[in-house]
Amino acid sequence: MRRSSAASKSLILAAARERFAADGYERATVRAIAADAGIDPSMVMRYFGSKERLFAAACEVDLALPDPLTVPRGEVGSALVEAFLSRWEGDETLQILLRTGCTHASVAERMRSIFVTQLVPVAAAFTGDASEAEKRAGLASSQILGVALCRFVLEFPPVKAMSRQELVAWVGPTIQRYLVGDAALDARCGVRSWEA
Amino acid sequence: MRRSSAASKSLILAAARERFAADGYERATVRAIAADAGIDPSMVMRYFGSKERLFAAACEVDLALPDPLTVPRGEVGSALVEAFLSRWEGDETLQILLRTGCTHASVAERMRSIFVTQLVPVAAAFTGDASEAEKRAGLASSQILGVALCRFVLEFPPVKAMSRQELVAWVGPTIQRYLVGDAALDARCGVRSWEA
DNA sequence: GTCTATAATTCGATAGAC
DNA sequence: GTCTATCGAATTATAGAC
Repeated sequence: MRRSSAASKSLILAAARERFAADGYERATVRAIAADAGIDPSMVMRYFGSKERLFAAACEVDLALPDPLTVPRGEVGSALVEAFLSRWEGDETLQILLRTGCTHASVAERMRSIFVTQLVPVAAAFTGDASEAEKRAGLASSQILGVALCRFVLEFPPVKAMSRQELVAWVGPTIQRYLVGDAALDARCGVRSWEA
Repeated sequence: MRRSSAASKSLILAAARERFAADGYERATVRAIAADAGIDPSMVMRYFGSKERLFAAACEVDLALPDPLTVPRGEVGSALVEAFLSRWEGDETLQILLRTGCTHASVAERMRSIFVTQLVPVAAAFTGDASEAEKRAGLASSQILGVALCRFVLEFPPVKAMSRQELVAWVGPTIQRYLVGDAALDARCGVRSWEA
């Protein structure tokens, strides 16, 4: 069959994203990717140079979260959870990063930079202390990535089965507390204060 | 060098755990594991039969969490977080499971069964509804695994740097709310109720 | 642009000497 | 129990015909 260069590249990229997301870096062979795309394996090398560069192209991402500061202060947590879930279901990029980041240091480094640059500014809007903002962003990341892990990667049945609305209702307050919560509120609810 | 059979097996197993934990299944080659153990690669096959069975032996685990029902009801969350962190730092088994579970369905299935059988009973102690217990256990799993992911696997700087005490203080209340929280308490704190 | 053929590695696994 | 030698399969990557 005869295709345009751009069309082939696009087909390969789509197949690569699926394979990398499902199998990780090693088991997603260029042969399998090429077969999925209905294209000869040598074309993959021709267009992308190497498997490594194909991978880099397959997981380019711009999180592009909506600015949480534009939503009412009390709903920052819910808004963030909602935005992340949408982003996650939009394409396979984040799934690739999470799956391969667990075994490849360079991908883990990329995850770090993405989440730090995206979430730290949000947390920084609610505190003057830069180090505390990093902590809060880290905690929020842990819960958000944990949900993604259990829902989309490990597929824990109850987490996978929950509706998005239900998930936001449960997890939103957690993120809210991590990002903008204060010790006084916790104390009023009988929650152990986290400050010495 | 001349060793006993048991000593060699033990050396291989220790090296395998390290490699699997650091590199995942594919990149942890039996050659590399054997080299780490200072043993010939063929001995690995002799003792374990195949790489797959070596892996199975390397990630056998018994979570053996302390029964959270023996602690005061208000500290169930903190106790669980504390226990998980200790367990995680104890050996590399859970790290192997999490790292490889992201790309190997059979390992993911094992993660599911471990966390379901360990956490669902805890959640079930606080509700009569079996389906709700599964949900709560799933939510708790998401936060606990998310912390493990960010602290030990992806190594997000702020999460990695936090003291265990600080981490328990932040995350404990989250687990507490997931496992034994009620909507009324949330409402009193100005948190959006999660029930329709 | 597409494909065949193949080079160059690397891996898991086996056979057999000592 | 240990090691050398090697097989057979799979992988990335390249060269070159059409």
